[in-house]
Amino acid sequence: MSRRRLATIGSNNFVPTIKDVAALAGVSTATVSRVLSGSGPVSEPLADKVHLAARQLKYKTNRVARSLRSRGTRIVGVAIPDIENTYFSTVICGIEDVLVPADYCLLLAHYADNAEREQFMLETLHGEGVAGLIFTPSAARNCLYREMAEAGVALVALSCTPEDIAVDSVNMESLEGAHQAVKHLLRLDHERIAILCGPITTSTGRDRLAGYRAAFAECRRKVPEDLITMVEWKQESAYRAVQEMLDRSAPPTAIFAGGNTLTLGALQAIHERRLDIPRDVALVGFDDLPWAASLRPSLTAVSYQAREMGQCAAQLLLDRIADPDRPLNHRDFPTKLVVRASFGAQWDW
Amino acid sequence: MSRRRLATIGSNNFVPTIKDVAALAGVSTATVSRVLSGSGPVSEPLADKVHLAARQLKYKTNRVARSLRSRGTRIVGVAIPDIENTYFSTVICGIEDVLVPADYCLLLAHYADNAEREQFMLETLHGEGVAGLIFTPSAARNCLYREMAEAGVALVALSCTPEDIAVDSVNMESLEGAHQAVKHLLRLDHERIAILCGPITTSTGRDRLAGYRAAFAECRRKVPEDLITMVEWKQESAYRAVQEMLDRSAPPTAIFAGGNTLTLGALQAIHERRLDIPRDVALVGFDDLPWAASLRPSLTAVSYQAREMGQCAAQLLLDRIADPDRPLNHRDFPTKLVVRASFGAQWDW
DNA sequence: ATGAAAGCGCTAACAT
DNA sequence: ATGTTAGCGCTTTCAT
Repeated sequence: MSRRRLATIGSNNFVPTIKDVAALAGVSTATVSRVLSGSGPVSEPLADKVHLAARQLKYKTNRVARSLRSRGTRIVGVAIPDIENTYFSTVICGIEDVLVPADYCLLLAHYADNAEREQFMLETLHGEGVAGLIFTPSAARNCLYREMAEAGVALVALSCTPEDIAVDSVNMESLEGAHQAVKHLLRLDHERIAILCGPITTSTGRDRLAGYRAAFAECRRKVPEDLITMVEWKQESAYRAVQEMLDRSAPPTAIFAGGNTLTLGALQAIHERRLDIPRDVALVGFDDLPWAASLRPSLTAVSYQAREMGQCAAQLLLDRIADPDRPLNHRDFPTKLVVRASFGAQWDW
Repeated sequence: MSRRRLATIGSNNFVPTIKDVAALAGVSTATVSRVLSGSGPVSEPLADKVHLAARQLKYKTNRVARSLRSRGTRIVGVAIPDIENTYFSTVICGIEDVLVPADYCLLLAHYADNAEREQFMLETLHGEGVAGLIFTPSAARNCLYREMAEAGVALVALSCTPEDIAVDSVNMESLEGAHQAVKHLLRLDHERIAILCGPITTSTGRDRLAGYRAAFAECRRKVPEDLITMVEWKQESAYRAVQEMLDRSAPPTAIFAGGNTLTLGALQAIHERRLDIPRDVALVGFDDLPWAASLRPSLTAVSYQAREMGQCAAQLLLDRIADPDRPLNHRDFPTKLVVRASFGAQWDW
């Protein structure tokens, strides 16, 4: 475990500390620290000596020791339910766009849709002393995050609105996106428009369902409650749910899938039965992914800027770390319907 | 930054240390440490007292302090070129399958195909004192990783074979997979089979190209050098390369795309020209992804077990951390051709 | 502007 | 089996 351990025969076994640099430069450790972290006034000649010595020894800061002493790391945690979901991996790219230049690094708490694991990993992150946390919780109420906030960890909620905690947040206009998608399905005179939506314990699940209802309300049509199906955010769950839908005596003529994993499950079920999209059933997805345009027919979907959302979340987090008492910020990113062939008709908007 | 800082008005400002637990339990801090980390013999009654006190105070280990003192973190770094590539996010799932139960956490070094950033992030990881690192480097020769090995960091190379360093490694049988795919295209009597492959500075790029050549050799056919196109591992690069291929007077009758980002680019170019797969051009991909079966026509692809590879890499890493002097291990995971409609024919294998 | 010295919270060596 | 004590490498007072 030791960083001083011999890795291979003949390897260089010496890892310099700030003390070595101080000795070589002929100054105190305090001066070295001040120079290297820019945390205090040092005369130029001394600073030069220190830089030279550090370079000669190939000195690199031990961030663990620094964190312990200064009571704060330069690590940011990211807690997400599903790293294989492109939405989250794109968000991570955005987060890094901001974090890396700021010399922060990213500790992953991927809890795989498992609340128990979420708790476990959060405690680990907390133990590692993360300076901040960007998170999409498994449920709206969550004392875990509350505890972290109380312990002084900066928090930014991502694509959710936690109920029991006041934090900065970054979201997308799920309701509006779903509303628009379903409204246009209604305008195309689809008889039975089903929604496949995520758990209403998540705000994206709730909001997209609300958008679905809003579209019916706007068109003065009754919401077909029997065509609302709630599933976990998993391809497998969606697959089974759509199988069930298609087995009905009056199957839906269109399906609105409220998330990319759900879209995949729907496609799987529809293709397995060799149904034609959009003739037998139209399909609209949430999340416009790289392969959406490559499906035949190409997939109509609600798109949004995941990467920008990640960047925004990271910036809000850094701002919050810098000033814990600044007023709360909430950012909403627009969604936009991208109409393609799976819709059942081309339309001019 | 302080973990003791007041987060919100009325919040609980007290973070218990091992000292507080020791005082409450009426034992020494050493005993508490022994109980909580299971690192020494403690009598049952004392252990119970410690557990009780820890629970009462909601004590959580300060992993930073532990790391400093024990000269080793429980953090593992993962250095990868592209987190949006499903291959890598699935690998991460596998890594976590093993790491999380072992109470390690995962620090991400996603360098976005950028060698400069790779170096920067590696130095950061090193500074954070990662106990080990699972990595897919941007190039085969790489002194960065050599330095880390020499500093005593356990390393496992993932889907690559670094030239200048002796480390455990986990790979897939890229050559065999490519060989099989191209061989069967040849058997289908395709006239002009192109390969779209990644940079030969990466071993996956090299191996898949070698498999392509091997297939031609086996069928005693001359390798069409003009149909070999090397691109970065990016959809955009692949897209442009395939556009160029299709513009030729004698465009390929089949394309073997050596990676999922390349497959996406190929699909994009082919669909944009409204060409029919497989009538106008057949397509075979590397990486069998969730949406491969949902494409029309469904995509033939070389599949492999990315998640299992991640698990294996993590296990090798933990083993290496536990015993730095154990003999080197290399694991190769099999690949398998999954034949679907994009192939141009159904075939009995 | 610089140095001396204390100490972050924990574990490991040593003593009992 | 348990306690005492030193100290990981750094930053941060507090002197000067």
